[in-house]
Amino acid sequence: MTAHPSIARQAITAADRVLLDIQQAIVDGTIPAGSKISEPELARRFDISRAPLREALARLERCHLIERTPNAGARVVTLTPQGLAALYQIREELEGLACRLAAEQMPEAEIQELAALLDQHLSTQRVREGESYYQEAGDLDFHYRVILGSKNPYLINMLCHELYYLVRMYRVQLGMNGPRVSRAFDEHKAILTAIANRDGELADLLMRRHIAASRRNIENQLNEQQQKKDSA
Amino acid sequence: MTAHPSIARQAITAADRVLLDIQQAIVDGTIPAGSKISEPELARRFDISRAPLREALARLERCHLIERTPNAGARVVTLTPQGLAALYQIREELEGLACRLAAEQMPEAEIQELAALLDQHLSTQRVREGESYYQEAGDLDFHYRVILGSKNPYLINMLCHELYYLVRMYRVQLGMNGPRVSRAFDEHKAILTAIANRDGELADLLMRRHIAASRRNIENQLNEQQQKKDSA
DNA sequence: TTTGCGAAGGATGTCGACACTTTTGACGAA
DNA sequence: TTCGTCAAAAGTGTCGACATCCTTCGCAAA
Repeated sequence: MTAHPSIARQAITAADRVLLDIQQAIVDGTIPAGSKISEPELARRFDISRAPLREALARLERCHLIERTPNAGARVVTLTPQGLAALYQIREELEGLACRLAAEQMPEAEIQELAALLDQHLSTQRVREGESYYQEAGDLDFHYRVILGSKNPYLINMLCHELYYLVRMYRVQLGMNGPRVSRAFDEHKAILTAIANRDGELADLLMRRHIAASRRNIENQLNEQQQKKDSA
Repeated sequence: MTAHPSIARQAITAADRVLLDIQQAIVDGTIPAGSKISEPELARRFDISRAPLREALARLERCHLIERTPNAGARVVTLTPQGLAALYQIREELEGLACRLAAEQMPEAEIQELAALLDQHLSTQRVREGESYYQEAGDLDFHYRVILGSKNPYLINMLCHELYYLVRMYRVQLGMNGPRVSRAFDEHKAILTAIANRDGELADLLMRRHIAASRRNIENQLNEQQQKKDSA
């Protein structure tokens, strides 16, 4: 018997545990982008059988963190400008939609929680000026809550599970930082205002611009990195 | 060595074979919506072990055709008005985007093939007036090609693999038919014209309207079905 | 030296069996 | 009769092993 029937009981299985570890290892580059994945090796490393490991790999493929080809095994994805562009094209569209739906359907209580979250971000930002904390967790947390506010299960699944980690991977491995921190905060605040005013159209527009700005920021860093590689 | 390096060799595995069978069985209702799935039973039925079956189930979950809860098994999804609305919200947005991208990036050759496809649909439609063939395969085939024209791998994966079968399930089990057939064809033709003119904005708009019209059509049938059930 | 073939090694796909969990059903008490 | 408890059955998660496939390395021929 669960306390809340609406909350599905979550029995943590071995595959789940390992999944989180591998996910993080890929996102932060401990397992390098583009490297081949050996099932026996990973199974030994995490001290589990190949069965739950393959379950975890199936979910990693779902997050676009690895790519599998039949009888040939799995590779970690490689980060490319084209991939980033394609990813953010989707994000702009879907998060714009999520933002519009959130403006229309988000309960007042959740909106107030979102406002409180931004206040908390502001103080954190002041304390740890220039650090990447805000970009890493804070920004994504804001987006996360807006997405949940859309109340569309498919949308939530796509953005929070299937694309979320790949976005994180780009941001972490390309070292998001710089002057966009404070600007992003202002953009968040404007989006929140639009949601609070139940102005779905404006919230949609602002979110798209916010993501487009983020994309340009990462693209610049990726191009720099590429040029550095080419000249070397 | 493959003939064309761009085409990944596709070794058909046991899981793949079974996947297609179960997929179709769920889509056409042979395995009823909402029914529980027993791994041992399905394994016996298809004469395979549980390992490849679980692989297939993992992919079915990816297509949103089944829902799994840890230690409790899998169930076929249930078709609801809310689910349909949520699904088509996503479709409008993503296929609109795909259509815009197709207008911008689709090679001339592919556009001509698309025109030929519509001509073929027209003749088929005349021959089998009123039948549901067009809606089942033809309409989806048109959408399929437009999506491929977007050249965005994530978009293609989401629409052609993760949402495609669920859309089909709604359409098949709710028996798409009626006077929308010829209207849908006209809409397809208008979309194609916009794409051929490289007018991404218009193509986007037309595709959204086209999908919205399709959604309303199915919603009506689903509501009728629901009322019939309630009165019984 | 370079190219092509073939065998050895490793990896993936599949299988059957076991451990633990969930569900079902019977039994007994209120 | 109805409800709660408990045991049996079914099902899922995991394991180790085998079959098949891909990769790689060595060897021989051009």
